[in-house]
Amino acid sequence: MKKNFEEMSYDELLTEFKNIIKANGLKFTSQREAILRTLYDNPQHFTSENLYMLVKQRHPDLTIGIATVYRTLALLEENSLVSSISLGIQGKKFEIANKPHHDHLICKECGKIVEFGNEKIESLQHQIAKENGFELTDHLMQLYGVCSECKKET
Amino acid sequence: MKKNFEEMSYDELLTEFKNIIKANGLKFTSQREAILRTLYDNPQHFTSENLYMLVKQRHPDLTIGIATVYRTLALLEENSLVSSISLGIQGKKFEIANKPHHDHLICKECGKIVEFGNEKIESLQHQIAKENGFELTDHLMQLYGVCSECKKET
DNA sequence: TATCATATGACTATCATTATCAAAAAGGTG
DNA sequence: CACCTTTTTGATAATGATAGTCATATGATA
Ligand SMILES: [Mn+2]
Ligand SMILES: [Mn+2]
Ligand SMILES: [Zn+2]
Ligand SMILES: [Zn+2]
Repeated sequence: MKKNFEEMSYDELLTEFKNIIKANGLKFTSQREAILRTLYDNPQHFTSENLYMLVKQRHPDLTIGIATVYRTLALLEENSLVSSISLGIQGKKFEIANKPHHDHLICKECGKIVEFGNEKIESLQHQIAKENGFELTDHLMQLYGVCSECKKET
Repeated sequence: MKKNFEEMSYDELLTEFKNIIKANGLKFTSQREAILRTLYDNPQHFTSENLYMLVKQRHPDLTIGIATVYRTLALLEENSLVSSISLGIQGKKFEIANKPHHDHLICKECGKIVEFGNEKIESLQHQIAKENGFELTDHLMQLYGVCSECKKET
């Protein structure tokens, strides 16, 4: 059921988004487009607030409220066009989902986020779920540490 | 620096707690003891609120406020006597930390939590961190799926 | 037991996220 | 294009988990 949007261009993603919108009886708006565009052009990890500010900066003529950012991110995530990582109390960060699945290595000092993928771990996770009678749908894996930059400073 | 309290009895944990309290110029109180006791007797995963209710139920003669539960859990966690898992928006769950390190497999339907440990994954995680110049201090791994009970019901 | 620093419970404040709602915009239809 | 209906929007209020405040209570020490 889960769509895969790996390596898609902006136009392809936009078409997908429009299809999703149509399929759900929703409407295509300039706010929704601006959010997708901003995420595409900045393939980083954003809090809702950060993204809100960047969208306004990139689209000065567009009126947009923070509520719309929350709503649109939820819509995009439900349809696998964006993915999110939960950083405990520090909230949630979102990124465009046109890259292969990966997990995150996070520096506790400076917040730097490094992406990595590891097939061995993925397959072990499936095995663990199976052994416990679970059907694995999803997982969350974040490694925390101190990056080389920050190690120097100590 | 991180203490290891695996397999400790309640008395041993209590002694550790008292030492920590003394070392920090704090005071040993009946509320703090009741919280540790309740966590020890119920080695499950509690939200702050759930734990608060259970402590009151188990110690009807003790006056205790939710704020004290938050404060004590923070103190216990800082000193590695309890550990927590962050469940996104659904908040944080705490458990006594006198068991070996493990991660969690969580049913999305009923919330059931299964604990597991996997040395292969742990060592792969260290390898990944090393490859990226990070010093690994910690990690978060949660597998989400549907348990066998819940699969039946569909 | 007297002293005094810390802890407590009730309460308020905070802060991210959601809900509400009247006004605006989308997008069919002819 | 004008009309019509539905969805969307932004401003704002509400929510809910957690943290902070403060006067009083309590623990540790002598
Ligand atoms: Mn990422
Ligand atoms: Mn556990
Ligand atoms: Zn760093
Ligand atoms: Zn289940």
